[in-house]
Amino acid sequence: MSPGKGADLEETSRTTHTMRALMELRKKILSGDYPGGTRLFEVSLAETLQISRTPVREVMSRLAEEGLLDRLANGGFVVRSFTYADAVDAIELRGVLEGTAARLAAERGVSQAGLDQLREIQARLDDCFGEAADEVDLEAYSEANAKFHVVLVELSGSTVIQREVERATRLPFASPSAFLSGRAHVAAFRQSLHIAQEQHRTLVQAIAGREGARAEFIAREHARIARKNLEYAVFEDPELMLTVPGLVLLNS
Amino acid sequence: MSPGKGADLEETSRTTHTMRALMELRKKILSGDYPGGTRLFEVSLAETLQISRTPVREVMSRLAEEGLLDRLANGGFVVRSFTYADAVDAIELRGVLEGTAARLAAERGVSQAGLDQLREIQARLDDCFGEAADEVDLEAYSEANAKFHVVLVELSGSTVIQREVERATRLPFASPSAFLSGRAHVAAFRQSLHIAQEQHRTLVQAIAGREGARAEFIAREHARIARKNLEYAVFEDPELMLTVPGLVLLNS
DNA sequence: GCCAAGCCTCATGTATACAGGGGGTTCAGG
DNA sequence: CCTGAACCCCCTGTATACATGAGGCTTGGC
Repeated sequence: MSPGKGADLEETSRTTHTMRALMELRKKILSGDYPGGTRLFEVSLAETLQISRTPVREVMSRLAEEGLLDRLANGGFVVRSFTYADAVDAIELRGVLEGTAARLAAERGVSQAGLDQLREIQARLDDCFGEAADEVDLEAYSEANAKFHVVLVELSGSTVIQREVERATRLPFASPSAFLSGRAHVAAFRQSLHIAQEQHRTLVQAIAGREGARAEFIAREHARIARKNLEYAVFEDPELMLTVPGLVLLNS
Repeated sequence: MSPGKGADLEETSRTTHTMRALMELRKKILSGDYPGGTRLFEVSLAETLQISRTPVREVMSRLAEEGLLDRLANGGFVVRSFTYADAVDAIELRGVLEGTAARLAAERGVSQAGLDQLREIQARLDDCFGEAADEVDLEAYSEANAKFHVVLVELSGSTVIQREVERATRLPFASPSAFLSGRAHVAAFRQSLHIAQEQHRTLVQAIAGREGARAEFIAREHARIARKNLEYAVFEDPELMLTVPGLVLLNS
């Protein structure tokens, strides 16, 4: 089994028309050009993407695999539509799966090298914070945070779990980095990153101490930050829906 | 969102060449005709399945979606190969996801009708047992058991969770009904069904009493029965590997 | 004898023509 | 006005021809 195929695929494989069209269509869906429920027709899409129907079918098939499109019973595809409740559940799902990865890492044990790797990223995250409580290098934090979550899941030692976490994470609003852009102006948000980082710290500690249950529930609670941010965006500051990637997918 | 698309699709949609070929190829893979790691070529498969390359691509794309095939970096597909550890993790994953569904059902509450439905199936499962401890109508049990698990997940009220449980369940050896055939001759196995049924009972009780944590961990423990059966098949009675669906997929 | 370069072959990428079915619309009859 | 049936159009299913790139093999030179 080759985990992470989805992501690597586009990096490693040569740039073919299908790949270009795949990225283009994905971007269009993610930016709200095709609202949820929109049916996508092969012919018109072929014209839009400047390719023939064959690669269009290929592209739609892959996007269905990613969870952005749904297959219709009698053929054809529609853009998958998400409610607010779906987004909440997708985040919950990510928390549960990352929690499982963390628990397995703790229960089954990780190598010293793996632990060092996690601690090194943790240190890098620490370096992102400035003197003031609300001073933080968001760009660097976002990058290191993404890396932390990737390594954490790798340490589970399970390609099956890894594959499913990656899958759950592919929905943009469920990603660990989803809300790390676009809220920089909110001081309370920047301060909340200290709490997130404390969770990173205790998570590493729990894994090192082989405390499975503790690791699992810290990871779950960690995902709850995303849920809080989602609630804030939806109910407090709807303008954020346009800047946080993927939130335009939410319908009702 | 339309949960359960995968399964219904084949029931509802008209029988097209692609569908016939999809079922045929899936059956061949599941029965071990193409061992894990085997690369599938479009042209030779087209000859084997008596269709042209276009629907072959469609079929392989869908099987990749199901998790039976892996995409290669430079195009093409290989039959996904599973180790014993992968099977253990896939069962663990199913337990975690069903556990989450059970927890959400308990926490968020279910309707009286939903609860009644679950209890009715539970009663049907009770009826499968005879007077003697090891007397059981396996066929009826298997059917009702599958239904129980489906309804349980529906009661989570989350289409996102439902979709992922169905996905995790699609791997044949991870299905709740995986080991309910082929072990009928083992008395200890038949008696273990009493334990499983007791877990069904307490699971319903936990959901009714809105005991989320209890529901979650009973569901996880319930999945452990499958893991025990897997261990038995692999280490105690390797002949079972040929009769339990999907176990031929295991390589090392 | 080994290494490198070029060619050749094979598998996938892509376009397109034709077939067939489903759904929508329209018209006619009640 | 409502209902049902028939027809037509549009969209997907399928086959196939051609393009293209990657990898292996062979050959030649050092």
